[in-house]
Amino acid sequence: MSQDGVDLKTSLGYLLKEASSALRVAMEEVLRPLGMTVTHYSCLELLAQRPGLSNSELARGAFVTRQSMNVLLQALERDGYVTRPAAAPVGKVLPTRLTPRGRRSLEKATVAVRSVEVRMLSGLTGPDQDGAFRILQSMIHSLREGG
Amino acid sequence: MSQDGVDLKTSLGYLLKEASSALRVAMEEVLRPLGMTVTHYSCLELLAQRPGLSNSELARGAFVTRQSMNVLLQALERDGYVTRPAAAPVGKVLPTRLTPRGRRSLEKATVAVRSVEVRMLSGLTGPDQDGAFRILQSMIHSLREGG
DNA sequence: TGACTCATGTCAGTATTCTGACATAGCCTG
DNA sequence: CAGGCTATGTCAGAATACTGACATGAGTCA
Repeated sequence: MSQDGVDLKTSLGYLLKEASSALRVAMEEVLRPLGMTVTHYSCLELLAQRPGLSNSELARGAFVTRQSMNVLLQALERDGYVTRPAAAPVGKVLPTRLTPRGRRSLEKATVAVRSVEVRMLSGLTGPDQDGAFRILQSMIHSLREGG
Repeated sequence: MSQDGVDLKTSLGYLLKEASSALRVAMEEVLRPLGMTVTHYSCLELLAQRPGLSNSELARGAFVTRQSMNVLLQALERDGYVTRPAAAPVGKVLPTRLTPRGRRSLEKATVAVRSVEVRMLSGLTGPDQDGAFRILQSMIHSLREGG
């Protein structure tokens, strides 16, 4: 590698992408032994916190399209991690729920992922940890209002 | 959508992913009219800042595999945005450079992307902008040392 | 009631990225 | 010099996510 940081390291966008990439790599690393991908885990975690979420809601929560989430859900259902009613109770929305097996699988994953999060925060002081939340929330808000 | 934020909004990992996703969406939005993807732009920007970068170095800088970067480079070379020598001057490394056309194309994209970055920072005070850099760099560093 | 709009679930095809594998070049150590 | 180790470029196949499209159900409004 030549020399680092002519201008890139002064770009917050690049830094954000770099951090996100590092987080993804670290998560994949701890989830792989459990036979789980990041999206896989995200889906289960979302369902644990808000049982009955629909396919589209899960997709938004995991930052993928509803089509992608649909194929994941079909696999998770086939393997017995989640259940969906055959027919929609109301409208077309199929509320999804974790099975006991899904819950057990999630528990191990949560421990692993939490360790990554702890590591990520380990270099930050208390005020900086609070600052991280505030700053990221501000960025998200600013990026989403009119382009 | 049910209710937001039982626990997810208190997870810095989730927030980081959310911010990164919002940034990606915003960048795709301004780059699409220019017929450019984010990875496409990243590659050109890297080459502008450090001419002569190899395929593998570009891949690391854009956070993709060298195989993915290779197919992108082949397309960019075919379309006349970059050039690579037919034979390696030393070893197997093929130094890549922007063509005038690539430079022109990048200029427009840089303006568009910079506007996104400005928007992202618009809600932050000066100290918070400095804090953002320091915090993200700390996270990256912590995530990369031994898992 | 009927038309319009929006959101959902799902199917099909496409595109992009990744994993696995191979040959080769440079580095370094004995 | 020989061997091992690492990094590179590249090819091929698999996995993953996306775009486009369709039918259906809910909500709104005249």
